[in-house]
Amino acid sequence: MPTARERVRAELTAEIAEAARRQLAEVGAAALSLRAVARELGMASSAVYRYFPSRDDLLTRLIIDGYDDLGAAAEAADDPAAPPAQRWTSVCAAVRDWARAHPHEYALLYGSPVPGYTAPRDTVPAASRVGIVLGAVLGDAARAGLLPETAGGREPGLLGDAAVEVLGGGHPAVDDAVRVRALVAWSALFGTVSFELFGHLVGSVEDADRYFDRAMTELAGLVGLRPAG
Amino acid sequence: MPTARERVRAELTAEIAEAARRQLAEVGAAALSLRAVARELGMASSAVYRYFPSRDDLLTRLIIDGYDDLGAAAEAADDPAAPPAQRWTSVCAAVRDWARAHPHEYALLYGSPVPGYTAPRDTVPAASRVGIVLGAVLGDAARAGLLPETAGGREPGLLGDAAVEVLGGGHPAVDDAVRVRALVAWSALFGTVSFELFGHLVGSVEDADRYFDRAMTELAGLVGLRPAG
DNA sequence: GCTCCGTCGAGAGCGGTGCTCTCGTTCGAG
DNA sequence: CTCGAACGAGAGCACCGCTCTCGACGGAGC
Repeated sequence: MPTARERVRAELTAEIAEAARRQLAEVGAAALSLRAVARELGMASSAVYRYFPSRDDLLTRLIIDGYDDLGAAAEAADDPAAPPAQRWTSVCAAVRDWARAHPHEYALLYGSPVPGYTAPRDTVPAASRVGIVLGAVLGDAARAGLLPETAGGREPGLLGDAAVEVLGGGHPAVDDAVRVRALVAWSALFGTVSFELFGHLVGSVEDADRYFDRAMTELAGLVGLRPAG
Repeated sequence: MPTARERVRAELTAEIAEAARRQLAEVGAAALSLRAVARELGMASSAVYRYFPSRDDLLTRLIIDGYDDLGAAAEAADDPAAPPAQRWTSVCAAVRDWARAHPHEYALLYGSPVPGYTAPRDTVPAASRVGIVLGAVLGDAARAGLLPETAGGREPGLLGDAAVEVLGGGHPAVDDAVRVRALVAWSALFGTVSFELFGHLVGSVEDADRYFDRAMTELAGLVGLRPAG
């Protein structure tokens, strides 16, 4: 059981992280100032270092929280009872909505790695949640026999174990060719969201909502999820 | 004709930009210090402000140079005599090679936008070069009759004029459905490169070279460019 | 109940940053 | 030849991440 001291410490740690998250949402990761966070909380800047050893550790906390928030949004948008193609587009739309609602947090997660570019292992589980949701859609479609027949199997040395486990989990209807297309679609989802958010689609796309819906439908088709009917 | 003073000014401006580019390649955009650039050139930091009004203007110069360098690499990799599908994968591979050779510059171009920075119009022409190369591949394929027949035409309000002009230039074999797929493939190219460079594929992909080649072939198929044969 | 000792907050300080201002100097156009 | 514009250098401002020290508090052990 946590002592009273540990409890108030955890509380203050969360309070600092929350203030930092507000700062992040306002000015972005590059301009996030540990001193400003301390000012907002009415404490000396040196006191913050009792709770986060460095600014990067504070950012790491925000990264994990961001991945978790995005992952929760993706999971909440997935209705396992819906047709797979619709599940796919719904989850993708949820990712886009979250990114548009939290642009600076999205940039922190999927933009340029910040300083020394060493992603701690702690972030991996949280970062995997969106991929797991999309992988479950693919796996459920395979189990329901809704995926085109293939007979490719594994291609040694091409993909990692994590991809195999998440994407279909070894169902025979999901071979490495399908997994490659799923990874491409997954990358394309975030590539599309990043391009929209970072302004690379300005001039090329007018109706961003309609374009995104069309794009995600194309990607669903790429991985073999045809619209119901 | 440029006076001697203008010439030495342009020379020094280029020298500053070059030193900044070296700094960028070493420590990344976030850690690029105007003072360090001045030190490397043996001048006072305040003197640099005679040539670049602010650090962001210096970064803008590096962004334009980066887009131009990447665009030149993409153009050099395109052999108009080759089959369209092969041209597509060659250009994509050139983009990936450039990104791996210049990771920090790539992150500056396609990662998170810098804090207070809104892309000046100056960057647009340079930034368009890769898209123009890929669009030319698509247009040439259409003119050669190598694209599947479609009859969709325009979908009002969906895409911008820039996309129409670059992608096929109004050839009847390229309708908005094809253009959407081309934009998706374009976004997926940079999504894939970003994921690889930023570490999001760690654990999922083992042989990055082979995976990228497979991924780009899938994308070529998505836009209708089938391998020769 | 009292005494330690670990934890805590605060402040000063270090070296760094972007940027501004002022000061002499230098150069070139008129 | 003159005079104003451009230039380089330096000092200085406000801010940053981070470290160190110092006094105060509070819970655990005697």
